[in-house]
Amino acid sequence: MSNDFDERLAEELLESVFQASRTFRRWMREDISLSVPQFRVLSFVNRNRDCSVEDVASYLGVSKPTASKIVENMRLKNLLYRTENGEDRRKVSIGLTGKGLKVLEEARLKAVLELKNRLSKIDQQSKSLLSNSLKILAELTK
Amino acid sequence: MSNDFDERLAEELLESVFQASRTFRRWMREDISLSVPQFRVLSFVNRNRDCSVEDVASYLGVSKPTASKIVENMRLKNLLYRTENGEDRRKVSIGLTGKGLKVLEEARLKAVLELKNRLSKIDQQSKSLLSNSLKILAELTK
DNA sequence: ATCTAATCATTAGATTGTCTAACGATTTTG
DNA sequence: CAAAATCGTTAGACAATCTAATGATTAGAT
Repeated sequence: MSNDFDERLAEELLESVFQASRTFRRWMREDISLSVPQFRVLSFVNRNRDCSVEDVASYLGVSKPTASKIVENMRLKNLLYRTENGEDRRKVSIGLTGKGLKVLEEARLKAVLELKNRLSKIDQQSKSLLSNSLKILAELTK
Repeated sequence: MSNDFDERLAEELLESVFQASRTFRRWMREDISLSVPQFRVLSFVNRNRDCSVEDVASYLGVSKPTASKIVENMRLKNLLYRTENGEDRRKVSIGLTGKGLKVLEEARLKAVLELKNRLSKIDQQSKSLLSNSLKILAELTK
């Protein structure tokens, strides 16, 4: 009966992910002036030029109005631009500004630094274990 | 040179944890009327009777005013009670009300359900891999 | 070809979580 | 006992989040 095992694992998984997420957010806030959603939007738009607000909402896992506000907020800070989508005028096409790209690169550099430092102190076996488990986690939460 | 490996792992780790956190939050919001911090506070207070606001802040990884507001908000909803701490009158002693305990149990039941369902569909080896990696993750983010 | 239905985005309004700075009350310490 | 540290709250700001409603545009059905 693996039901009990699954239940315990599920609880531990929830708690571990929430804890890790909070810790990462704290690191980011200390180093960078980007919130987690803003950081994720920069990453996403960098990989997906001319995406729509809908695309961003879907990626973040939030409602459309929420994504709309985040995008508008970042546009006001000159991190993103928005243009009309030629093919479908209901949509907007979102892209990174030069500043947006620069901030993304800085953020990535700094955000990953603390984690890299800690990773450098654990053994290779643990790291590959972790790496493999991320695929499983992604599968569970997609 | 494991520097590149660490960097890639760090980025994947950030993204996986943020993604998983957001997905869990979405599941919780759909099923339960508790936010993630509220859920975590219920769990924590249940395990740590007569804890202080400081303890809650430390557990959540947030500032004291933030913890204070969350606790006050939950007190107004009759999920928690707060009494004077006899030994140190600067502190408050926080505890679960009957309603708080009931809500926690319901929440835990429902929050874990979706995850359990998904866990039941993956093989045992993946599950133990995941289980082991949570310890490493906790180590990295404590 | 037009009318209806679906899709995309925003506005409006509410709630929560989050921070820093400043303050009041209490305890600890020198 | 006086100064310093600790605990919690208040004040004020801002970002993220939701649902419901609206406007604009496109797609589909007849």
